[in-house]
This record gives sequence, C-alpha cells and structure tokens, in this order.
Amino acid sequence: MIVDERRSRILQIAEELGFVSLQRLVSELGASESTVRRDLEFLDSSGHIQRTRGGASYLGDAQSDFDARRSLASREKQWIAKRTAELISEGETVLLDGGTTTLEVARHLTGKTIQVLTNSLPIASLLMNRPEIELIFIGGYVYPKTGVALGELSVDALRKIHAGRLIMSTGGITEEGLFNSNALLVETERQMIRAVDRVTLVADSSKFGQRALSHLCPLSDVDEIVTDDGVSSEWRQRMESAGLRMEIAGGSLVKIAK
Amino acid sequence: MIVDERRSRILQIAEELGFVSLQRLVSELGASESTVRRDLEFLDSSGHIQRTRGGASYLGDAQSDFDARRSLASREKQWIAKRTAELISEGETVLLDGGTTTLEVARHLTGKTIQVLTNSLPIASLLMNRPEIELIFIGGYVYPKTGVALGELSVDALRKIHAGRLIMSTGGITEEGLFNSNALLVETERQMIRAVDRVTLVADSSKFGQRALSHLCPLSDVDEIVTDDGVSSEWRQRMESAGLRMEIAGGSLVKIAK
DNA sequence: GCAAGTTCAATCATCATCATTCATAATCTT
DNA sequence: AAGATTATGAATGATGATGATTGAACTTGC
Repeated sequence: MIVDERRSRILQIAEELGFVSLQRLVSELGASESTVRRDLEFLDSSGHIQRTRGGASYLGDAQSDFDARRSLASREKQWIAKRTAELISEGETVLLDGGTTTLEVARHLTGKTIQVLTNSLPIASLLMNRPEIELIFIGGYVYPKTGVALGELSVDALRKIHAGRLIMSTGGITEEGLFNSNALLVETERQMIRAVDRVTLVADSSKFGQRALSHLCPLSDVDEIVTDDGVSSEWRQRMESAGLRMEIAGGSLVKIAK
Repeated sequence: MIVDERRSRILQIAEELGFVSLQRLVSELGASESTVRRDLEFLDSSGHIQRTRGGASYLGDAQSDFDARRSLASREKQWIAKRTAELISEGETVLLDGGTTTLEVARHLTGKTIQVLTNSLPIASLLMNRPEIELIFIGGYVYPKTGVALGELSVDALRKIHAGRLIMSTGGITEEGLFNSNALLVETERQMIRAVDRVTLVADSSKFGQRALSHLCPLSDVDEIVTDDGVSSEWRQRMESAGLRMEIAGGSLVKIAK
C-alpha cells in the first residue's frame, strides 16, 4: 500500500474511534508493527494525532463525539429542526444562533439558496462547503466546548448587520420571557434580536417553565416558537395569549431511515 | 499513443479515483514506467496532480480537501509550519491568516498557552476544543472552498483588535512586495498587518518571483519570512538586503516549477 | 520491590521507488 | 529526404520505505 494512503486511513480510523491501539492498526492495515509505529510518529510530529503508550489518540473532535451529538439530538429535536427549516423560503436571510437544535436546523437548510449568518463554529463548518449557501460568520471570543462566538466583537458585528429572521435557542422559557445560563451569551443574543425582523425560537418542550441565570428578553420579543408535541396545552395557551404563534412539530413526519 | 491523450487519460483516472498508483497507470496505459513518471512530473508541475511516493493524487478542486482533519501537507509545508510554531512563545497573542501553510502552523500550536485570533474557519475548528488556547474569530463573509472570512465585517473587526504577531500567507513574493489573487483577501490582509507589531510570512520557496493579481504590501511591511531551503541564494540575498530576516526550514527536495 | 510481560526506539538488511542518463524511435522543420 | 527536436524505454545508482531483531524503558500483578 502507498504510504500516504495508509496514513490517511490511520487518521480516518483514529477520527472514528478517538483512540486506536497499535495492534488494531497493525491488523487492520496489514502493515508491520514497525511501519505503523513510524506512521504514528510522523502523524504525531505533524500534529494530527497524539501518541500514547500502546496506540494514539486523535486530536480534535473525535467523530464518535460528533455522531453521539447527532444521535443525541432526540427525535423531538429532529422534528423541530425539520419543521423550522420548512418555514424558511428561498432567498431569505437567516441569522442562526448557536446550540444543538439550531445545528440540526442548519443540517436541514442545505439545498436552499439562502444567506446564513451565524456565530456558531459547528454550524459554519457544516455549511462552509455548500455553494448554494452564502455564509457570513459573526466573529468574537469563541466559547470553548460549544464553539459559539460571543462578547464585544460579536455584538459590534451584529450591530452592522440585518437579517429577515433569527432562529434562536434558549435555556428556558417562562411567562417572564426567555433565559440563558451565560451572561455573555445573553448579551450577544439580545443584539441578535435587534438585528432581525422576525424571531423564531426553537425549544423542545422540556424548556417550558425552566428559568436560568440570566434573563434574556420578554416574550414580546419573540414572534413564533417551534416546539414538539410534548408541550402542555396550558403552556401553549399562555404563549398564544402572549401573542406568539406556536408551531408544534409532531411525529406525523416521514419515518427516519434506519 | 499521443502524449496529450495519455496525459488526459491519466488525469481522468486520477480524478475518478482520487489517487492512482504508478504501477496501475503503467498497466492501464501500456506505457513504460519511465514515461508515466515523466507524465506525472509534468502534471505535477503544471498543478493538476500532486505526486507522492508510489503514485499521485488528483488536485482538481480538491483544494476543498481543506478538510482540516485529514489533509496531509507536503513536507516543505510541514517544515515551515514547525519552524514557525517554534518562533511563538507562551503567552503570545497571534493573529493567524488563512491558508494551507498557516493551517499546519495551527496544528503545531497545540499545547502552548496562547491567544489565537484568526479569520480561517478550518483553523478555528481545529483549535476550538483546545482549552489551553484562547480563540477569537474574526468574522465576515466566508469565502467558499477556503473557508476564510473576508470583507467589510472582517476589516471592521480587525480594526478593533491588536496582536503581537501575524502569521501570514501569500500568493507570491517579488522585490515589489507581496501579492495575492483576490482583492477582498488583500484588503483584509492589509488590515491584519496594521493590527500587529510583527509580521511573519510563511511561504514555500515556489512563491518567490511569483506575481499575482493584487499587490498586497511592500516588503518593508514584513519582518521575517519562514520558507524552505529550496529558495535560491539570490532571492535570499534580495530579501535580506531589504531588511527581512530569513528563516530557512529543513530538508532538501523541492520541485522546480516549470 | 521484584519479576513477567508489554511497549518502545534504534539498527540493519532487503526491497521499492525515484531521478538521471543514454541510446533509440518518433515527430517536426526546412 | 536530411537534419533537428522531442518522446520513449531500459539501465543505473541513489534515496526512501519496510519488516525483523535487539536491548532498553515502562506497566502490571503480586
């Protein structure tokens, strides 16, 4: 086998598993232990993997995490995401907040000719190579783990832009409005709201009644909520009487291929 | 068989498979090993394919193989990247330009407690989950394929920040200064230069003598250049007499462009 | 703390791939 | 058609990659 091809396969396997033992690579690649060792040494010194005793671990996001995140996106989130994406028509300009649900929404946006603005690194990475989507990234301090840009730079950038619709996530919803756990995040999301004509909130039904550290905005700032059918009629009425349109995404969808 | 016909068949096969071994081409084309080698050399220097030991891989639009995770850079780029990373000390604030070489530099920055600012989506994705690196993204219009943020938003963001050092890439270097192919990119890079104390250019030796569409800046804006040892002593002297420090990284084999 | 078992880096002989050279064949010029 | 130019294929030595072996460094279990 060609050397580069073998090294690519090592990276592929490492990415998939997060960690590979040397022995596994030996048997999977059909190369000798020495050769695999040399490959690992090379990939380590080039910064792709981190050698450890007995094998090597992948640097950066292991795919297992990624897939976990995807499958952890519950059926409810998938439904919400799909329904939300259906609300968006060709040619629109959409501002996408960070979050797992909004990431699922982004997945469903591919194929539409639209303009997307976002402060989420995972969403941007996802849409980067899609020629039909014009992507604008809202920069700022990148919050670890979530990969969302926040802070003064983000707020400044948001002051200069405008979009037709905001797809926003939240930590919790009560009659007093929306909440989130992080003050920096709240500051950024407030500016997002000011930058758009229409605010669409995506929130699974567990978020209703939840409070969090920082108050984000009153209900009147939100135009519509897309949620799943686990929301109580009580909450539904409260929201509707506050003037919000409720979009319930249910199981009446096409079954997801196994 | 006609020369051009054989070469276009090589391209065809390479495009289809992404990678072809030399042996396969020999048996598929019925030409001798020497001839196929010569063809590969030609197609490599003309930029269609990338020769590797044992075969060649197709380049076509595979620039979108900007997949931060799995891409394997050439040895020259690796050397340059490693040496450049060594120039950066703990606690520094570094502004990283987009580009394949700077991406490799980013790979070698892991483990250092530093602050990184960048407008490159692949670099940001790579460094996102590294707790020791404080990451700030310079937002803007995301240029397809390369994943670099450009334009007015980027320039505005750059106006507000400051860093100790800029690691910059370029399309070409002559005595008149640096060049790049894209006007938007040039505009953004100019602002980058203004935002830092010290400019470090990373450029493999093939860039010397190359001009491109847009003039980026004079040589006096650059403080040091990290390149590979394929650079001629002539160019080296020209750069040094212009007051630039030349840092020559590693190895010996460099293809001479046709 | 010791012994058995792993894992590792270093070395070496072997093999594959590569750049170079040269003689010959094909193609282009005039 | 003769001479010049270029392409081809085989041969050669140089360089790089591979796999086996060895003793050192490390882990594990007691």
